[in-house]
Amino acid sequence: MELEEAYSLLSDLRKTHKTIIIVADCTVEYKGRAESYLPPGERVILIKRDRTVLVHQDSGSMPVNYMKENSDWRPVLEKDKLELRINNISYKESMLIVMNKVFSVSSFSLSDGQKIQLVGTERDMADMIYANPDIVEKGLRAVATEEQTKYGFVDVLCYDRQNNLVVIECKRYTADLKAVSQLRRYVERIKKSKGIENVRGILCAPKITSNAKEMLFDFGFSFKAVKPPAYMSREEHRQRSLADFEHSKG
Amino acid sequence: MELEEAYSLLSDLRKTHKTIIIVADCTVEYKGRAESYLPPGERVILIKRDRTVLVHQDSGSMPVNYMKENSDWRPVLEKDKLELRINNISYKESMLIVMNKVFSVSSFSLSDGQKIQLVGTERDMADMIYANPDIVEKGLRAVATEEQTKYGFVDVLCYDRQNNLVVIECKRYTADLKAVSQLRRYVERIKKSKGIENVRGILCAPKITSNAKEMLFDFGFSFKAVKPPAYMSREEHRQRSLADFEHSKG
DNA sequence: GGGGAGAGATGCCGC
DNA sequence: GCGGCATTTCTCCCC
Repeated sequence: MELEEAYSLLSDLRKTHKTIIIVADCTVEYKGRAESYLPPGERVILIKRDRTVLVHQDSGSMPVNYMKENSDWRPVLEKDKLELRINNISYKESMLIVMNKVFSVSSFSLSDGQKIQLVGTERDMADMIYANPDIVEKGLRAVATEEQTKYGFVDVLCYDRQNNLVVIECKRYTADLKAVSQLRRYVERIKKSKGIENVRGILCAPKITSNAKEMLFDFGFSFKAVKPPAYMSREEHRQRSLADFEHSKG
Repeated sequence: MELEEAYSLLSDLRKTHKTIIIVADCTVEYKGRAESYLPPGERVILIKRDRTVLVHQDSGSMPVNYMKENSDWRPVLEKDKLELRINNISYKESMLIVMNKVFSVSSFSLSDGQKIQLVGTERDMADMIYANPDIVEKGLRAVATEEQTKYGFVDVLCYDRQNNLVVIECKRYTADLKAVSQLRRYVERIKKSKGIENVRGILCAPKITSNAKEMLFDFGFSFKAVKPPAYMSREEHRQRSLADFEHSKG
């Protein structure tokens, strides 16, 4: 594809809200929170309706370079080069894509107002434990989820049978040192703010690393193996989706 | 575009290493580490050479759904639907894309062996402080960077003029509660492993949140405002890139 | 492969 | 806007 043709196409697309897909041999320079340079190679460039710009190599999940939403971009035709100059004033970032060959430019007016429905998150775990704290320890009484404190929010707050406060921190993945530190921060904060000493900490996760376990026990906390809640069936997904649709009509 | 045509194209592409771009109206279901459902909408689907699959909506930096590298995929033609069934045995994940309209299928043999060169990371900050610890405190002597401990690795380890050990934790962004907890973990670990009490902690970052500062001072640690090192100029980038090229020839 | 931590993290929610 | 934090985090590095 001729660079002039690509330039003309992109110029026309600049002020639209179309999603643009470019395939090109290019270099990429970035300057902003850090600075980077990507030597020549063939990549896919995606410009979205919200003016997010992504550069994808032919492997890996992550874009190799990107500019966040509301980035200003314009094509510039140089000798034997077609440049995309991209700027984001609010993020104080800029990107320069220099294309020496353009394989394809295509554009689409995409219509999509949907949001993903995700189940099996840490929040779902906390809700499950709040509804049924016995799975953590017999006789627990749950009093709050997502309790806000200045030092972060506690997943589940309970009282045990001796009326000690119990702070529960949930992790949907293997609990690590960070999780133990987090639990400790909440426990200390609550001790201080409420002026009480008997505050227990329980870490709930499917697994825990050996070092984290050691540190946890050093602080007198405990671990309870809990898996994230069972996933919805496909049928339940569909019903939930339908319910959302019905709701949005109202 | 007819579903049959898209099916035929994708069937032919299945065993190639081409990068495939599909634009379609579709739903997406995912099941693996969690479970999700995405109601119908028009999206861009990217299948890479390494069999990574990405689904992008028309806004935002992140794919709304994805499957990691080496995923097996195949097109299946149903009545009025074209499905992409994707499976990854090693990650125990699966994804189902159901397309009811396909706007475009295109494919490219991309050639790209380049890696991005990035400057201005936290590691660069630690190296800068190691080379010149005076910017943190007069008279510091740096003895190690990236010192490994069982509870994590310390960015920079120093001695001050009174020969106290000083643990320095660097953050390239605004330091938060997590950063303070991390520093605390290292200081306590070193106190314990070396059996000494006088271990200081200094947090180096461009800024710090007020809560983090409060917690930091509670623990007797201190804060020093340090910016990440100056970025390379564009000319330096070019020279570095050239040097890499010369090197790769050898 | 497990463990630990950074990332140009991004995205979400709450104040 | 900042702040705190989860993420189908991803990615890298070290042991």
